[in-house]
This record gives sequence, structure tokens and C-alpha cells, in this order.
Amino acid sequence: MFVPDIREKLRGSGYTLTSQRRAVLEALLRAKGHPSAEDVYLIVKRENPRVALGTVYQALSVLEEVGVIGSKHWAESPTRYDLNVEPHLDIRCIRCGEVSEVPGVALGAVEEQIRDNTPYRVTHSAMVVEGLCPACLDGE
Amino acid sequence: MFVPDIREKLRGSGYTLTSQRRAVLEALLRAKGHPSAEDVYLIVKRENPRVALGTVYQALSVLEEVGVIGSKHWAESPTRYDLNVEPHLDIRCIRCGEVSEVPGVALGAVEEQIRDNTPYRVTHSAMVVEGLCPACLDGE
DNA sequence: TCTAAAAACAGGAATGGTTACTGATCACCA
DNA sequence: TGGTGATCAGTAACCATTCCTGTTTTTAGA
Repeated sequence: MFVPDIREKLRGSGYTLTSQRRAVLEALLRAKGHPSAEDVYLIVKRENPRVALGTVYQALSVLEEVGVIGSKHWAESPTRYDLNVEPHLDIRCIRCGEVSEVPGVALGAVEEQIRDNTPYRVTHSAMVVEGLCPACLDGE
Repeated sequence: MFVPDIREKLRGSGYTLTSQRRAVLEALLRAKGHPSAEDVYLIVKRENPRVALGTVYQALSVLEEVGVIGSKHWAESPTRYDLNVEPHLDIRCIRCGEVSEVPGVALGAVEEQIRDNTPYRVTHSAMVVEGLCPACLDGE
């Protein structure tokens, strides 16, 4: 995703691409994994010590709203953010907190079953998966 | 589930069935839906005004540990507790917070796919579903 | 280019769900 | 009955996140 695309998406919802929002995106790119808001904040702060944590939260929320980034939430753990906005499945290690992707799992059929079996209008569904990562399994 | 069974399950993990834990179970039974810890606390307090919220949290955690109750967590919302410990799917209304069950959805195949596609040892997986309940849809 | 209005920001206080701590109370077994 | 550990009430602390206020930056119009 190029900067002009992102600026365009923000414009579309009445937002601007500020240096802080760009810094948050760059931090997300640099982190490469699934950083929390605090992780992003620490990276951004290295180059721009004056940014506030609240600004990072607000930037993440705006960027998610316009569809440039995605977020995932596990219980007892801060929300993780991700440049990958395609539907995909992530697993989180209950010991070290590392998050990684689980490829090759199709949720389409399940989502259809859900829609067919509830009178609710479904707005969001996601699979939350936890386990022990290979590194933590070694230490067992 | 009868009281002797519950006492036995608690015993098995070195716990006792205290009056507070019993009151929490009764509140859960009376609430009938998917109450939060605070909901349970308010119900328990009606008959036993001296119980502390912390006690309710601790009782819920013990009861969950021994497998007598289950819990579900949605982002931006307190954890909900449930006497139904069988795997099942719940949907939460993003407007009023009401939680209800979605019957007839099978996650077994998906869980198998997950296990086959990750090097993690999966310890827990659940589907988190949100939407608008029929009552809130009416008010749209 | 200048200026007023709107948006975004920094810094810090506040919030809400949950856990941790402390001294008092209770349950069980010898 | 007394001792030992579990449990409890009450309260303080915690942590992720949001909210608030005054200031800075950006934008749009003249």
C-alpha cells in the first residue's frame, strides 16, 4: 500500500495524513509482527519523542476506521494491530504473547452458518485462538 | 448439575464449596442469561449484602477452573459467565450488550484445520460474534 | 499570502474491569 | 478444643484505553 492510497482513504472519510499517523504506519511496518498500541508508541517515540500515547491510540483508531490496518483482541492482553486487513486467523501464545498467522483456514462456511442460525444482523465475527508457541513448548 | 457433583469437582482441585461460591452459582442460575461479574455480584448482594466484588471474581475463577461454569470475552465489554460448559457459540449485540446462543454451528472441522496448520499447541479456540439483536434492529 | 475555522495534538487526568493485598474469619482434622 | 490453611471483606492498586483541556498545525477562503 502506497502513501497516496492511504492519503486518499483518509480523505474519503474526512481525515488527513498527518506526520503522526504516518509515523504510526511506519512503526507498524517496522514492527512486522502484531504490535500492541504500546509497542507502536515505543517505536514511534524513538524518532519523535514528543508523540503522546493517546495520539497513537487515536491514529490507530482512525487508520482502522478507514480500513488501512486491522486489529485483533484477545482476553487478558492488549489489542494487537496489523497491516494485513484481509480476513485471516492469528494465534497467540499464552506464555510469551507472540502472535502469528495460521494459514489455510477457511471461515467462510462457518460465517454463513452463523448468519443462517441467528436473528441478529451479524456485523463482525472472528476466531480467537490461543496456544503454546514452539519456543515455549521447548521450555516445558 | 447437582450440589454434590459440584462439591466433588471442587474437592478434586483442593477447593471447598463455601456459601459464597454457592451463592454465585445460584445467581448464575437465576440470571439465566450471560451475566457479567458485576451482574452476579448485584444478585448475590441482594441476599448477602456483605459479599465483596472481589469474592465474586475469585469464586467465578475457581468455578471456571474446575469446569462448573464457562466464560466468554468480547472486546470493549466485561467477561460474561455461563453455566453451559459445552462448546457453543454466543453472539453479542453491539448496541444493548445482550448475549444469546447461536445454535447449529459446528466448529469441529475448523478447529481441526487450525491444529493442522500451526506449529503451536492449541489450548483454546473460540468464535467471537457480534451484531445487532432483533430488538435493536427494530429501532434502526 | 494572510486569516479564521477546523482538525489534530501533547500531556495528563479519569475510567472501568479486574487483580492484589491485608487482616479477620471460617472450615476441617487431630 | 486448637491449630493450620483456606477463604473472605474491604480496599487499594493495576493496566489498557478513553477523555479532557489548552495549544499547535493544517486547511480553505478571501
